[in-house]
Amino acid sequence: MKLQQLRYIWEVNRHNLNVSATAQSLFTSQPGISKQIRLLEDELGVEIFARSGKHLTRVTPAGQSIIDLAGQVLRLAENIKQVAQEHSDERRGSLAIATTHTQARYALPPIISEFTQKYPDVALHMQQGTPKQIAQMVSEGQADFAIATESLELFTDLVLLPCYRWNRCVLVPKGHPLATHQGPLTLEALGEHPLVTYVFGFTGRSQLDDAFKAKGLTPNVVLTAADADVIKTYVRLGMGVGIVAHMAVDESLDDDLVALDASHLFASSTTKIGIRRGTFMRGYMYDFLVRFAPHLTRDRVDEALTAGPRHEQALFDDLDLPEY
Amino acid sequence: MKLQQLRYIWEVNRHNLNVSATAQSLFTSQPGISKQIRLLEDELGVEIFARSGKHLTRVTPAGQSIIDLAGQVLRLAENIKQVAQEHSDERRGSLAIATTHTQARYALPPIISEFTQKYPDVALHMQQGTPKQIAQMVSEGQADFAIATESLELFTDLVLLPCYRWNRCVLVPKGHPLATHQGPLTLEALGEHPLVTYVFGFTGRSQLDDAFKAKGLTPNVVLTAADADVIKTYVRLGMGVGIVAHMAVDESLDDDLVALDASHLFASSTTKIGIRRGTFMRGYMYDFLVRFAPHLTRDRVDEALTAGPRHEQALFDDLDLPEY
DNA sequence: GCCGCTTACGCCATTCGTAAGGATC
DNA sequence: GATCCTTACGAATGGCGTAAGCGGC
Repeated sequence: MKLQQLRYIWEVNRHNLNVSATAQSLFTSQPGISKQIRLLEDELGVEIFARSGKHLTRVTPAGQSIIDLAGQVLRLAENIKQVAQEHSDERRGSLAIATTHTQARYALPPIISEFTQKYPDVALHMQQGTPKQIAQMVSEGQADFAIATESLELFTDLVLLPCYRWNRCVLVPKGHPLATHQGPLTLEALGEHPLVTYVFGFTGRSQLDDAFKAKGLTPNVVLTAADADVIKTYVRLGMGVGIVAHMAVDESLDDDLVALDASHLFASSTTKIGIRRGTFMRGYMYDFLVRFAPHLTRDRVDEALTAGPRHEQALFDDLDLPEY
Repeated sequence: MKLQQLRYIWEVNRHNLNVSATAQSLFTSQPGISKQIRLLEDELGVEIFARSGKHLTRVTPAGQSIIDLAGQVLRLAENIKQVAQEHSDERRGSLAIATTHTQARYALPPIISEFTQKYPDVALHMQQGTPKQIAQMVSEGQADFAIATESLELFTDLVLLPCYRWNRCVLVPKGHPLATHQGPLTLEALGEHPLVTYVFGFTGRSQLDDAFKAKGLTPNVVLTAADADVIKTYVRLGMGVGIVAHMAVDESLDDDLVALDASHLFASSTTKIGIRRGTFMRGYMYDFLVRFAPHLTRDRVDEALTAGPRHEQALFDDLDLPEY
């Protein structure tokens, strides 16, 4: 049994049993992979992939177990490399962050800026995607941190670290009736206007729907977008009333719009960082976390990472998260 | 990075940093190991072992982390082999049991007999040792099951499955004053005689000491042995009163001795099976467990094996264990 | 002076790439 | 007929064993 063989079966499985595609992605030859898989199967005495003629058709039950274990082995091998690098040069390495538009555009820039200044030799990779996509990327080891508000809890192999709580703002063009609305904003008043907000599954959209539903109202959402910049654009065009995250409002850039606090209308959302359980954490990763959310100290993070599945949540229950 | 390299550093560490001894135990050449270790260190960019001149003197901090991870990798590789064998031939394999004299001599024989009959192609290895030794053997992967009453809880990487509870017997030669003692036996009465019992750390010896201590008595233990057979021998020689596990008394073989129940004098002890967390369990292993202790069904065992450290105990709290 | 790790060197096994073959959709 | 896996073969790499070197204890 060789590490490469384990990598091959893992990757072939990931590429839907297409050996040729796997070979391309690994920059090697297709017969090489085929042969190594055969050798591994011979050594183990079981078929990992079922073949019909000359096609791999499916994974055998034994193969599924073996591939799962192979994945664990590969992740541990990755950890060994990380440990070695941490001890050989703690300032050099890489950090891959998968996140959503909202975080990348509004929450992360100052942190990233500080971070790259302090760690010029850490190659920073940022990748944008839907909450589900980024959670999957971290779950599969393609990124270190998933930063998002939604969907992360669907992946049980991620440890979730709550970072901060945030509320919503209503955005209207200057001169809009709501801008001069008397008294505090109500859901009923909002319900009378066409709304522009996030697509379902993005940036706390579910809390928004819940609030209307709880009052028996059906909001008239005329346009949904994946990010606040698009929403603002259509608010400016007069398509409707925007509802966006509070941190997405920039006082200087958005001074042509009126922002009304809506924290009393919708439950606050919590932005979390997801890290795959069992990942070795480089020193600079801890530093990144504590810069992003001061309560995420190394001790707390370590405790959460070693806690059993879903036990880590309790660790943060007593904490007052920053709220925006 | 190769699996062999990981095996080499793991084994060298296990052999107190003696490469030559390691080479012998692995049936390979010493320069081969040295070279592979160097290659691994070069690839990783850190020293795993610190050298003074041409001797390995200690493990570096990075090396310790790497060796720990390497151990995990090797165990997973072992699991892969087990999974493969389970699927290729579920009746063939091996089972290594590490246990104490008491279990090997009195509790296990009928189970072993049944088991080898049902699984003639499973190579059964039994190894006897002190509770600490056997726990360590399982912890290091040299055995599958540790069966003992004491010390297993010291190893946090073992899952403990309670098997049965047992009490003690007092053994005296025929004609001994205690043999005709009126009324139930008391600790005070026992305390007046020289005692022969287990060495500390064996077969529930601690419960025995606790009982005397609770009454403010100091037992006069004149001879301690690691097993009941030795104890009986000295009881026959008139050295003192024997206190042994109930299951160690054989009515036909020991008919020259008088056995007095002492279950009311000492807290009962629980014999447990320790299995290393993360071990892949072969089908026949589950079968062995349920034969040894009927309540150890596959479902319960699986639940205990996947529970977090020390959480598995609760799973058995409600169970009525067999009691002897 | 013995033990023990390192270096050197040669043999053999293994791996990998190219090219050809055969099955499936 | 296109795609995709397998087999075959040659070149290159790498692992392993023997022998010699050298620093510690």
